[in-house]
Amino acid sequence: MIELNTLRNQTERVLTGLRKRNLPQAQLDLVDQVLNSDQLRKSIQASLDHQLARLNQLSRDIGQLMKEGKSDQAQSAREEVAAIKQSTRTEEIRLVEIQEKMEGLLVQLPNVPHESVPVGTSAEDNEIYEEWLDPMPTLGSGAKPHWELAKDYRVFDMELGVKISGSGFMLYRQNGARLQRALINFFLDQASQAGYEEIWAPLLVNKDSARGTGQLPDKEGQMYYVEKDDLYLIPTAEVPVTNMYRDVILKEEELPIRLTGYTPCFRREAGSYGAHVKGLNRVHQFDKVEIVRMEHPDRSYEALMQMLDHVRGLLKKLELPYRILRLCGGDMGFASALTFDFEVYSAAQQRWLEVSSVSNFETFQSNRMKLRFKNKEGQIKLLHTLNGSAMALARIVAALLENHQTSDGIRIPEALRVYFGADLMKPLNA
RNA sequence: GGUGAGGUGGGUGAGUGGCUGAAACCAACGGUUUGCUAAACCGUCGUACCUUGAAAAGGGUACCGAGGGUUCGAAUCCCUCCUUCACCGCCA
Repeated sequence: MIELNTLRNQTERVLTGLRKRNLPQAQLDLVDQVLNSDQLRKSIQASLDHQLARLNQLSRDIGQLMKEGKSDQAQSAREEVAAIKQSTRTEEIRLVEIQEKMEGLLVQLPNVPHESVPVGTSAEDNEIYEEWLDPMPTLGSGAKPHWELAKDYRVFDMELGVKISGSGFMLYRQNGARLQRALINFFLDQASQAGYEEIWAPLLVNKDSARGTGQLPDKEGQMYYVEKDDLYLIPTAEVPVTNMYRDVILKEEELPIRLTGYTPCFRREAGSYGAHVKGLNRVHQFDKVEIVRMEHPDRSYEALMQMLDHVRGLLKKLELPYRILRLCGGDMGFASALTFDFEVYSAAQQRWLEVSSVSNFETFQSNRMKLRFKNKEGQIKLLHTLNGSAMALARIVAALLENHQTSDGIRIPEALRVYFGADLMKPLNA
């Protein structure tokens, strides 16, 4: 949620920023509507507070008068109280209404893009920030896409997933199951070494948490919901991990907070990206190691660069060619101020696969979550939250299979061998 | 799931209807003292919103797990929910 104060004091900057997202005018108009509601809210608040102050005074008077035995004066004070109460009741209702209305409007505004975000309407307009094609695999003419390799190497089975659960659920077996475990451990170890505290989090979260990271109310339909217990299955580890610090005021010296967690991720509407892609791209449940940071506002962009370094390092260790995109305004997520996407090049499919997304949310999440810190001067301020996938397993599996296929089997990159327990993944009929 | 006891400020913990936003102690911060350390002493020490003010600072309102209710007045009484702990039952 955009900070109300920013909206009040930097209205033009906000509007200029939001225009980069290509929003319809109706959505830009929300800014004015929020500001108007805010004015109204203030005036109601002021008048209500005056009335309540009078009520408090009268109550004290009544107590005093009763002690002094002046019951007739007390009685007239009681009558005044009754009259004021009539009006405070309606004012209180109005206040709640206007606050809810304002909140309802504010919640519809996406974050203001960082100044470096390019203007644009779709993925076409994303800026290529970096390309690293060094170990570009040279595949023979027999190169196969991962869904075919999966059969040859017993990696995953779509039909079994469908049988057990339904469309969009995967079952990994043998080589695939082991590869999943290897990747999770590899990613978590790498994150730990980079100073991220490892978290093993609940997979079901309550409404407050879903609201805190912005899944509610914007993306309610994307989450699985357990009605009986009023809980949501997490769409990403970001939700439980970031919410650890909901309603917390940190000391400045406690910053930065760096967290990492592996969780399965559940999505009812399986990724809009790659809807036209076969295999591991459209699933309701996938696995991901996430990194999350809470940073001093002055240092959050520095932190974002460090996160980019981290993900870059993972891809290099996995020996995968990649590129980094700076997302344009039109392609960026609702809550983000700046997002970099990592894509791995799949030589077999001859296409780029998105494997990670790293974002700075600035105060957008912390404002909603009331995640703050107290600086050395004693002022309380919202801090910046960032997160990134490091990384999403399914797409990495696809890329590993396709890029490292050889006539003998799938070559396991050096860094992964201790985890996988072999140098080569051998085909079933070898 | 059953029974019992709780949920108060960073922590411990007082407070059973009226001047209590909340005692006391600890921690923390600022200062005095000190050759240094320790100790002692003084002071500050919740959050949000409204408002006066250039600011420093001041005034007001709300909040003692959450939400409702009783009352002129509630941390304190009543109801519902959540939650923690202990014991029992069940169980990976």
